[in-house]
Amino acid sequence: MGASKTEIFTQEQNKLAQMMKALAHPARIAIIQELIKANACICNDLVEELGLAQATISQHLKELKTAGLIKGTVEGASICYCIDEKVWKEYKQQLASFFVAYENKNKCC
Amino acid sequence: MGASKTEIFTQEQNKLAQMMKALAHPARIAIIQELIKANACICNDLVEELGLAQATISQHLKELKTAGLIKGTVEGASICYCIDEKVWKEYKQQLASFFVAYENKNKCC
DNA sequence: ATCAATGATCGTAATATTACAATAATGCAA
DNA sequence: TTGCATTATTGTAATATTACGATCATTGAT
Repeated sequence: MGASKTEIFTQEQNKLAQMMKALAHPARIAIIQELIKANACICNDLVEELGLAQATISQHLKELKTAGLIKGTVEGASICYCIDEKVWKEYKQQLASFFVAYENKNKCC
Repeated sequence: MGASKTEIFTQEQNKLAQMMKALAHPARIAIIQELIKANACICNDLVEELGLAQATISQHLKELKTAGLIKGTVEGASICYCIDEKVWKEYKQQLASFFVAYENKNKCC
């Protein structure tokens, strides 16, 4: 199929999965890390930093934007991307609490 | 294409992406949550809990096993799955430190 | 207005993922 | 052994993802 049966899962499960998916590609990880490193927002520099075609970078940026993780503002002829602090914190918190759920459990296997 | 150009990314980036990928599906999130909830390991109960075919669950379990997140031990005729505590903690720590990287940054957009 | 630069979008090919039926493999019980 | 329950595997169809060339839209500069 290729299409997940989202109907049978809770909203929380679907959301968590989608958050993970947004970051489930090395290029998107690299973009985020680059945005963090440069602090100042980058745009086409990403195309040069990572070794991917402009169209490909643009596609990944779109996914990150859709996920809400980054936002872009027009800066002259180019576009300045940066991390959306609010959403970032949400992600951070949600994932942390997902991982915390298995704290201090008795093992069985 | 459909294939990521892993060669051009760092090991860390590829690893992080793969970790995310392992959890980038609601069924796998649901399985993990079920394993946590039941504490005692589950096996075919997952097929009944989630509304997916046995083959599909088995496939997802395999991916989680490949990711190292869970392990299964034979328990009579059935198989008992549970979270691998060590790997779980690794995941937790790695993701936490990824998200911490953007702490206290000046915003620019 | 023309041009160059930047970035988005479209179209498309290659590959991956998801889901399931069918079938095989394994272990237990009668 | 035969039969049943459980799980893995195989095969396959539908869909998604990744990557890129080509093209369009926008902006700034000349």
